[in-house]
Amino acid sequence: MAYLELVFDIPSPQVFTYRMDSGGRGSVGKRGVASLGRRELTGYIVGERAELPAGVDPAGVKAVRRIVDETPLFEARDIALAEWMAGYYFCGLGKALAAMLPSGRRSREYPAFSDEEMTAAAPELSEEQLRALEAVTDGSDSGLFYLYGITGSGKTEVFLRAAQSMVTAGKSVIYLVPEIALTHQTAEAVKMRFGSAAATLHSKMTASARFTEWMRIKQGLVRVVVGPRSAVFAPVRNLGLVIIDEEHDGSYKSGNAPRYHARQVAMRRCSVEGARLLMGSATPSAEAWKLMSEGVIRRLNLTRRLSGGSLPEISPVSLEYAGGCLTEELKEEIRKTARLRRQTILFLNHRGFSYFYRCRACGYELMCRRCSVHLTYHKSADTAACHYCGYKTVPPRVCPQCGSLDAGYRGFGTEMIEEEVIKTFPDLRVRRIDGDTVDKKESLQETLAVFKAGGFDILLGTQMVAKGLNFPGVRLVGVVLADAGLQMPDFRAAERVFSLIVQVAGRSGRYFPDGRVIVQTLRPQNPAIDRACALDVEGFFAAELAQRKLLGFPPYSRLIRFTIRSRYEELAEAAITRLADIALPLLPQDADALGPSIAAIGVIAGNHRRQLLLRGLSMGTLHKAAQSALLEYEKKKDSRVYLEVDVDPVSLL
DNA sequence: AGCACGCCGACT
DNA sequence: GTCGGCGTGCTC
Repeated sequence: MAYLELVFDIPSPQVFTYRMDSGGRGSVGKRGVASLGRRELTGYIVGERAELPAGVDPAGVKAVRRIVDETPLFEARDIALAEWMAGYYFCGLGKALAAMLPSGRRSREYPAFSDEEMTAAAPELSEEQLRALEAVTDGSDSGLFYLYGITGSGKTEVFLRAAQSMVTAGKSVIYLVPEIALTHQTAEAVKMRFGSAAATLHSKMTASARFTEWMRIKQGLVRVVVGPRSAVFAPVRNLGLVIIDEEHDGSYKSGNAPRYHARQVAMRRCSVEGARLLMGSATPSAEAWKLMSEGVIRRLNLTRRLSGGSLPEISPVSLEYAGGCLTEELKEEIRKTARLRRQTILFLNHRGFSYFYRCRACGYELMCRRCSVHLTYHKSADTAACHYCGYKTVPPRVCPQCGSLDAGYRGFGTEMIEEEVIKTFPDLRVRRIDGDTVDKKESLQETLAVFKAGGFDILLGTQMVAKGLNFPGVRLVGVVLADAGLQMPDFRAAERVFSLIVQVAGRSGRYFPDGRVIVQTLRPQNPAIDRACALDVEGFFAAELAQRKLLGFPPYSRLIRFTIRSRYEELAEAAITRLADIALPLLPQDADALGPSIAAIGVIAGNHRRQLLLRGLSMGTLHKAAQSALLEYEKKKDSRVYLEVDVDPVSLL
C-alpha cells in the first residue's frame, strides 16, 4: 500500500496522509486534490510512504482524488527551503509552500511589455562602477556584497552588468525591487537588456500571466527574474546571483503568514545554492550597516552622481511660525522652479486633509470607535476616517464632549497641502498621489509617466513619490513635515525618517546641478532630520547604532514578537499572561522579555491586542525558547484568541 | 481556512 | 415549538 503526505494552505501545520491507489510514484512536489473534512482542497505532496504513520486510524484514511501536475512544481530543494521557512518563521509547511507559488488570488490586468527583442546600448561605466562590478563578478561563487551609493550614482547599471556577467556564465539572476512602482521601471530596463530571457513576476499581473511566466522560469527559459519580495522564490535554474535593490525597504518583510524577510530567504538560498548576494541602497538598513562595518558584507562605494547631476542643496526650515503648511522659503522655491520651467515634488507621509480632531477646551480627541487611533479628516468626502479599519463618520462641528466651538483639526495631510498649493499657485498644475487617489481615474503608472514627460508642475504625495523614481525635470523637492513618523513608538522610527528624507531628497537634481531640497520641520535639531539634511549616513548610523547598542535593540539583539488578538479584552489579557508565564522561564541567559503589554495600537477593528517581545543576543537559543513556549501554549487553545508570531519583526506597531 | 455541529434568543 | 445567530472544534 502506498501513501502520500499532503500539506494545505490552512493555518493548521498538520501533515495529512492519504492513500494512493494507482501509480503515485514520483509525485512529491506535485499538487494533489483531496478531500479534507467536507471539502475538496488542493494540497502539496511533500512525501511518500509505505506504511501509515502511528496514530492514524486506517479506516479514516481517504484516497487522493487526483494529481494535478504532470511534473513536480517543487524540487526537493524547494521543499527543503519551505521546511526551513516553516521552522524559522513558525508557520505550517503548506503556508510556506503556498508563499513560494505565484498566488494570483487578486488579479488585475496590467499593461504587458511588448515582446520585441529590444537591445539598449549599455552606457560606459565610471571608474567606481567598474571597480564595484569587478568585485562582485570576480572570485568565488559566493559572497555578500553591498552597493552603497548615493542616489543617482548608477547602482542600477552595476546591477544590470553583474546580471549580464552571470547570464554569460550560464547562470540565472533574481533581481528584487521594493514595490510595484519600481518593479515596472526596473523590469523595463531588464527587458531592454535581456529580451525574452527576462521575466517579471508581480501581484498586478493576471493570475494566468503570472503562472505562465512562472512556468517559463521553471522550464529554464528565463535567466533574469525581476519582481518584489515573492520573486525571491523564483524557480530559476542554476542561481548565480540575487540582487536586492533598495535593501532598506520595509516591503521586503512579508506582512502575513509566512512573515518572511526576502533578504533572509535570499541569504539562505544563496548559501544553499552557492550564489552571490548583491544588495544596494543609498540608505542601508541598520542591520546591513553593522554587517558592513564588521566586514561580513563587503561594501562597494559609489560616491558620485552621473548624468551631469550633483547632490542637491538641502535646507532645513522651521515650520513653527509658518502660517499654513508651506513656509515662505518653500513657496519662494516653488515659484523660482516654475519660472525655470522645471518641476517640484512635495512629499508628506500622511494621507487625508488633516490628521486629528481635538477640542482645545476639554482635550477631547476624535478616535475610531473600534481602533485606538485618531480619525483622519478627508475634506473632499467630508468624512473622518480610520486608516486601520476603514470606519467613516461625519466630522463634528462642535466638540461632542463639551459642546465647545474651540475644537478642530490639527496636523495636516496631503489633501490639505493640495488645497493650499492650489490656492497659492493657481497657475501651476498639481497632481496628488496617495492611497486615496491611486486607484481612481489614471493609474499610478500613468500619472508618473505624465509627470516625467512634463505634463504638470507639482507632484504631491506620500511614500509613493519617494521611492527610487527618476524624474529628470525635477529641480525642487519639498518635504512638508519631516517629523511625521518620529513620534511612532518604534525603535526604528528615526531610521525610517532618516532614510525617507534622504531618499526623497535624491529625487531632485539628478540631471542638473541646481537641485534644491527644502525640509520643513518642527525639530531642526533632531539627529535624524539634521543628519538627513547633511546627507550624512555615516554620522547618522554612528549615533543610531550607539543608541541601539545601549538600549539592546537590533541589530545588537534579535527579536521575536508574539501578538495576541481577541474581541474580548479579558481573554487577550489572560492569554498574553499565560504565554508570558510559559515563555519567561524558558528564556536563555542572554535573553529577556519586553512586556507583556498592550500593543502600540491597542485595539484594531474591535480586536484587543497584547504583545510580548522576546529579545536575545543570538537567534539560535531565542528561537528554541520561543518554539518550546509555543508548543506548550498551543496545548490549550481558545478559538476566540489568535496568536501571531513574528520573527525579526520590522515594525513593532 | 471552511464547514458542521451545537447551544441560546425571537419569531409564526 | 422551530429558525438562525455565531462560537467551537476538526480536517488523514
